Amino acid sequence: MLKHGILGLLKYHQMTGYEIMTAFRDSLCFFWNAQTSQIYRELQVLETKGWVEKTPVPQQSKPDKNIYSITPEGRRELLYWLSEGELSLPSRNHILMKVFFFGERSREENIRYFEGLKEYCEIFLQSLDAAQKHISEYRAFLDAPEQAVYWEMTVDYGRRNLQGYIDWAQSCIDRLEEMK
Amino acid sequence: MLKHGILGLLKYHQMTGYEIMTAFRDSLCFFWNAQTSQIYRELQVLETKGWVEKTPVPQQSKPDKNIYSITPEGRRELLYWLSEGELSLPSRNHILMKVFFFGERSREENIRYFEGLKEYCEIFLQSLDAAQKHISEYRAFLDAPEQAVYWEMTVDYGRRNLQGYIDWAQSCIDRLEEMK
DNA sequence: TGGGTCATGTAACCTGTTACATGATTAG
DNA sequence: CTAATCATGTAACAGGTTACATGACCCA
Repeated sequence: MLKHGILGLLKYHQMTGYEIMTAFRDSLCFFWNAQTSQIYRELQVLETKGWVEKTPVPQQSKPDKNIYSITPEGRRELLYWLSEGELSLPSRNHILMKVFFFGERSREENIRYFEGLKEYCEIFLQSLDAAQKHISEYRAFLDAPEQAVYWEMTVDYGRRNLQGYIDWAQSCIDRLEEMK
Repeated sequence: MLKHGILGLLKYHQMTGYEIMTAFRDSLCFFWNAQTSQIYRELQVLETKGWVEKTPVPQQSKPDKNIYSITPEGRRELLYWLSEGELSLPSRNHILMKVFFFGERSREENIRYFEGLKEYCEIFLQSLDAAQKHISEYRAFLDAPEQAVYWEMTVDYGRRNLQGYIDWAQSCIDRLEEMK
């Protein structure tokens, strides 16, 4: 999956591993986050598969760069991945796992947990504005700027999802308050 | 994480690995799914940590069972896990990863994708009724039946989340239709 | 007689996380 | 002077997936 994310980014533009990491951190972080350690490992795999090509670029007074670009086989693979495959919703939710077993604790503790969750989501919501901003900036570099609608759709989902958590947490609090 | 899910289930009642699997499949599947292969592996780990105990039960005309029950240390660990730790929202969404790169494809293909997503979520929503039913059945076996509110909260989140996907997918379709 | 359920697991693999390691430049 | 940024990675581990393997019972 990360493999295809990297291919997708390289389709826009050739990049170093570091630049790929910053793209994830700045624009994709709310639905995927990737450490450099994993990115460099995947780049090696992608290279052996022939989906990307590495060009070493010596720099004066800085460590050398390796610039990666997508190959025709990589483009084919990207399109294949986009059209293929099962729909799969995220199926591992740590928060729900805890809440499922909240019967072990006091109502008060659980209410505090939901309050904390609301705050956390509200802060996260604000950080989405930053992702939105990055996306608007990158838009200018696209050949076909209408492509950016899809980026905006992902941010829109992020917002709805966070608002969904906030509303749900509030409804849980209300329910627990009523039980008192 | 799965470790603590298993501990939580064993806190309700002693079980075999197989029964743990069925509990995940029937009641927790919408936010966590676990294969038997992983469950048996984790049970071994939990045993070496002293959090669960295995009691072999010979059966006539059937393979033997191993019934697992939670130890006092396991209970302590369960409570620790419930109170400790960071909030972490699921941060890996395969659907958004694809949508982010939908600029590579035609609007028509993408509209079809979102239509498929809506259908998929609608079917999934119905399957949540089954989870709800299982929860209602299990409720009777609880010492403290009010614990089941927390189970219901997770199902409630599941429903809201799926409805969120449906609404979002529809809004994406609308946006793409407008662009024509 | 064939498929589903109960019941147990192993092995290989893939993916992601954490910690570590290096080293230069640049901005405050 | 110090922290951040650019730039590269390795190693060990943790967690999850897929495939395989066995075997009896029960229902249609």
